[in-house]
Amino acid sequence: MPELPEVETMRRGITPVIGARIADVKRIRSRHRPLVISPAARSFRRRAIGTTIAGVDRIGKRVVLQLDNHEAIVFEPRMTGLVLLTDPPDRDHLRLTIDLTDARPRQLFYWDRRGLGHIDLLSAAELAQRFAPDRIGPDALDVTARQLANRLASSRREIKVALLDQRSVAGIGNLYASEILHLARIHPAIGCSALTGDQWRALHRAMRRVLNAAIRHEGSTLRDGTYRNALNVAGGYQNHHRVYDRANLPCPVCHRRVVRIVQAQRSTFFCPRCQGPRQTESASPVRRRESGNIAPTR
DNA sequence: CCCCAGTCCTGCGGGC
DNA sequence: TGCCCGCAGGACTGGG
Repeated sequence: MPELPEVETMRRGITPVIGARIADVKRIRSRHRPLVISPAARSFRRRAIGTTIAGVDRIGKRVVLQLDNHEAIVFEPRMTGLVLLTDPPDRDHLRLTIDLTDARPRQLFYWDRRGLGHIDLLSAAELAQRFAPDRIGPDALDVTARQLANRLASSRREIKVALLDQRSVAGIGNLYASEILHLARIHPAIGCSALTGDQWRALHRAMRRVLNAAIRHEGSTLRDGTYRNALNVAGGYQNHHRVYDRANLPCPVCHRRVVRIVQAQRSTFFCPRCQGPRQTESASPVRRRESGNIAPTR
């Protein structure tokens, strides 16, 4: 389930393709349903072949190859997609290859076990429209505490559910939402409008700390072993998870059992002592002063 | 606007 | 041991 740290690790891992020219694009046939790409294969190839990769960006949970003709190839890995420079985990789920010339890596691979991912070739205008501000929020590593509070504080949704909405803030998925809320000591089911200024600040700080630490460890490779970096090496942040997938195991802070609940049909893990009870408990043990309270505008 | 359920898909693990 | 079923969830869609 690549989220921001995993996708950022992919992005960094494939930067050697910058300057390479695309010699061919091949969609791989297998016993599985063909991967969704747009436009259709023929026109995708016509537009991509011969272009040079000018940059590698990330938009939320997508990797973007910027081409020198001002078009872009967008990889959206969803649950099990990987963008790699080396041979993928297996041949059976290899979905697309991009042959390169004029650079050291000879090929770029897209591998996807479940095949839920998408690959799109977009013009600059299409890219701008696809990622317009009303369709995707600020990146979780760029958003400020004040922006976060302004965007969400008027909502009555539960904070965990709001964090998963890519229009609120981009890049957080189910795993890191639980991790961030635990570090911030905020109950996942608390309504956004009930969060205090201190809690918004704690949330923002925890978001940066968790995501940056996960990037340093090159993401989380869960028990199914799916996630790998661009060189097919597993990440290490799973060894630092505080609550995710740790139901009934001790909270690393207070040793009380971690609890699993379901919100919006997804698992949430939290510590009922560190993150509860709802509505009470200040985010910080130190009594706060008035200064610098984040007041949502309007 | 907000929220929920359904959809896509494959591999795995629990239960019988 | 083998088989079936449910679960995992990112992004989107349609309905209330």
